[in-house]
Amino acid sequence: MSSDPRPQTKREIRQENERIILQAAEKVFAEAGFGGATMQLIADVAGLPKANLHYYYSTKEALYRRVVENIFNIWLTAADTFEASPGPAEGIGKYIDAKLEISRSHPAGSKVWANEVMHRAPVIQDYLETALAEWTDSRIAVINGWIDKGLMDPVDPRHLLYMIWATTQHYADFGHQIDTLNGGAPLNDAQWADVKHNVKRIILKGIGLADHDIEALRPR
Amino acid sequence: MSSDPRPQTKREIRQENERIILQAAEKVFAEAGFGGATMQLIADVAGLPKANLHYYYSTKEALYRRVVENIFNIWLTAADTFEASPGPAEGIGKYIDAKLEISRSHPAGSKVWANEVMHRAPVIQDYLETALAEWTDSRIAVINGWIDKGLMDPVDPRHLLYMIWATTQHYADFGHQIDTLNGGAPLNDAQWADVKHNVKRIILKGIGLADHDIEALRPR
DNA sequence: GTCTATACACTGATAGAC
DNA sequence: GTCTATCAGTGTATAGAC
Repeated sequence: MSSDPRPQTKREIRQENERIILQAAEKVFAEAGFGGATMQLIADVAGLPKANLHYYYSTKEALYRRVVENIFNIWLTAADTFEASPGPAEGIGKYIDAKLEISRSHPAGSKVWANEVMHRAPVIQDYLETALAEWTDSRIAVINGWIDKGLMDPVDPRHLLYMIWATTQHYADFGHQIDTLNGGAPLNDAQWADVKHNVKRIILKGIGLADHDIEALRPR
Repeated sequence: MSSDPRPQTKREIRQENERIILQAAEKVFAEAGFGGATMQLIADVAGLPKANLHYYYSTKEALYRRVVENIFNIWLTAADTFEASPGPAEGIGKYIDAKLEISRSHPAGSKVWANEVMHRAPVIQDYLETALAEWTDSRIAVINGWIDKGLMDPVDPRHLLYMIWATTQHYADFGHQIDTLNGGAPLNDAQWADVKHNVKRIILKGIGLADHDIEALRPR
């Protein structure tokens, strides 16, 4: 066993470099789009020679695919909070909170996803048709169950989900517009709390939950 | 005086060609982004030689700027339906309808705008700071007026507007994802009617309007 | 006003020394 | 595993004949 602070086997070097490159690529792809991003710029951000990128990821498209896959997994795992809740107030409320947290912590990832979908998902179309479609159907079933129990209004679960996705991701994808309308400054902690409160308030009340159900979710 | 069915003065030729190029550019920029779009592809879609594009628009960026400006004006004029309404049920309800109509009729424009904002608005930052900011402030004042009159719940008008923008534009910007989750087919007339009904229902009820206020908006 | 041919710059990708 | 030098391909933009 080595006590060297930088043991750096070849395997560790590879993992570390792949992580650095992936992080730089997410940022650059988010800001410039696929076509606008250059391997040179990603290399500069990563602090590595351009040739090294090609050593770890054969092509620009392969690197991009890894970035999108990485983001997709963040969405999916984070969305698990949606389930295992007794009713819509907690289930949907926590889901909205989680999605807004991701928009704040991973704005670049959200933007890369939006870019990919807006360009007709040339790289991850298979994900849309399989993983996302299955996830969506299962959540629609949960919501329909809540509706059948009379826990919420009989809205179309699909459009409810779209509204949640759209609204929560808007704070990441259109973050620049929001910041500009905020006087040029990013939202602070209090403002993010306002976002969560207002979004949950409107949506939860909009699907028929009583005020006291919503108020019970307020952090204290 | 000429009775030629194609009189085509130089001025008319210019107007017609600029219109054709602008329309082709909007489509290509929406599908490929700024970096991914090529002047060659825009020329092919427009049915003109590539050099002619440079004759009418000096640079690729100048052409792109015209496309974004064009879209921005569609947003603004269409948003006028928001005002001149006695209360939130009609004012916000009609605004949601109008925004959704635009998402269906001008999806390419919405995507170009989204792309531009996601990349930090390199071309139309001045629009965000002036025209959009002023428009937003004036609408916030209207909503606050409704709140003061007790016509709706005291939600934050800014986040209400963001929710409306996000949700309505989602059906254009993420149209490919929605179509995929719809079995690969675009939404039909009945499904678009469902969208309008569900979005208005959740948001209007979410800001405290009574069921009969919302029901009164339903087309008959 | 139209269009072919081309200049010039840049990008993705690779070869090969270290 | 690292990195300099370089190739091949493509993109924007322009020159100049028609």
